[in-house]
Amino acid sequence: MADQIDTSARILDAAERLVQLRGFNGFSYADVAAELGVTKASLHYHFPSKSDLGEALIVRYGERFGAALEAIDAAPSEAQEKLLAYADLYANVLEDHRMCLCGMLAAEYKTLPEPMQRAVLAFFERNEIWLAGVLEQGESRGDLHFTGSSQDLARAILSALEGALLTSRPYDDPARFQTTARRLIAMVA
Amino acid sequence: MADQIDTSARILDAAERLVQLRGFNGFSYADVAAELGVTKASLHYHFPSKSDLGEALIVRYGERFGAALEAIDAAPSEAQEKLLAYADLYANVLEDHRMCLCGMLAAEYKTLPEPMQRAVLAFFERNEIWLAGVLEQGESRGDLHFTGSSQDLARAILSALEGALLTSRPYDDPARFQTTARRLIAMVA
DNA sequence: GTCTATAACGAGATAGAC
DNA sequence: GTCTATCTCGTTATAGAC
Repeated sequence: MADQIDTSARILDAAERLVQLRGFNGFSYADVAAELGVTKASLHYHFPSKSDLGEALIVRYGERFGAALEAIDAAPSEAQEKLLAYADLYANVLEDHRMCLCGMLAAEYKTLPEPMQRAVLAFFERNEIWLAGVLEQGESRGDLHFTGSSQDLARAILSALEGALLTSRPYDDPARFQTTARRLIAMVA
Repeated sequence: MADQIDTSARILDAAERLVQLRGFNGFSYADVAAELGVTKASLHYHFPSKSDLGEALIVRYGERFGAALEAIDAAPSEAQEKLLAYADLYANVLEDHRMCLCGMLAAEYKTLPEPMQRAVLAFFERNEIWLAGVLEQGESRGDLHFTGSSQDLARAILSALEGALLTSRPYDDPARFQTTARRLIAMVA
């Protein structure tokens, strides 16, 4: 049983990396199998269809992202600091030339099986809600000042960070994303 | 010869739409052929390899985008107006659920043949240069005030708009992009 | 310039032995 | 759980007739 969990996790690790690098339509079971030194049939035992694998990837990614958001909330800091910590989550993603998993899947959205589409939207909505909360907290405490709804601004921040990942990724320069991200956060705060 | 041009253009039209909708790895010659009512072999006559077709798509898209930028420049307006007009170019893209061609290809970047990678980067760099020019013009005329380099801010704007396309696209609501885009431009101006 | 036919390969997926 | 073997289909691409 420990083996099964371990193997499933290793499959997810390899598949996650491949999707973030090449997209859901840009990798195959053969790629993952070769990377792990097992056969494709073995992968199908753990994840019968590619759609199953895709769903599992998004769920796990969302859980990890959610945990990171809770960790940011745990430390009592000002809204600006939280936003910068949030941007750092994105910067970490980029480090080995990856795209955000759900940003990548958003590009491929129209080609995804329905369950994956729903999971991608859920991921973004969760992030928007968290961001809106940070913004409202910042405003009520006087750390932050903005016009319009916190939801709209949350969407703008999320979009901007995903876009910064998208356009920075071709370059080998991690500072490129950082510069853009900090400039965007600075616009808010 | 008129036929050839016409057929090539029709192929490009169909392929462009498919790439913007489903990605370069998400469409096939068979899709285009079915849409135009011709055979796959006929497509290979006009564009021997898929890479050739991809390059042609980016070049044509870049030319059209460049012409749109020139059109914006032609009318003597303030920097803010030009930025809004620029954002509208993106909004138009989204209208039939398309992604920006080069934004889509940026997601798939790692899987693209080298000539296409170079063409994608050239597209973004051209846009950055144009945006930086608008920002500098705005600053020198006193329409606009910003800190840091015009290049960095240009990149932030481009990234933010691409990201807004990416995250708005799953929704059927064109206003969603507009709200986000105007919020982002408002941050600058 | 478009067609038919086909090659050559890789994809997702399944059956059944171990 | 993992393997070998295989199926079926879709993919890019080419040869050669019309």
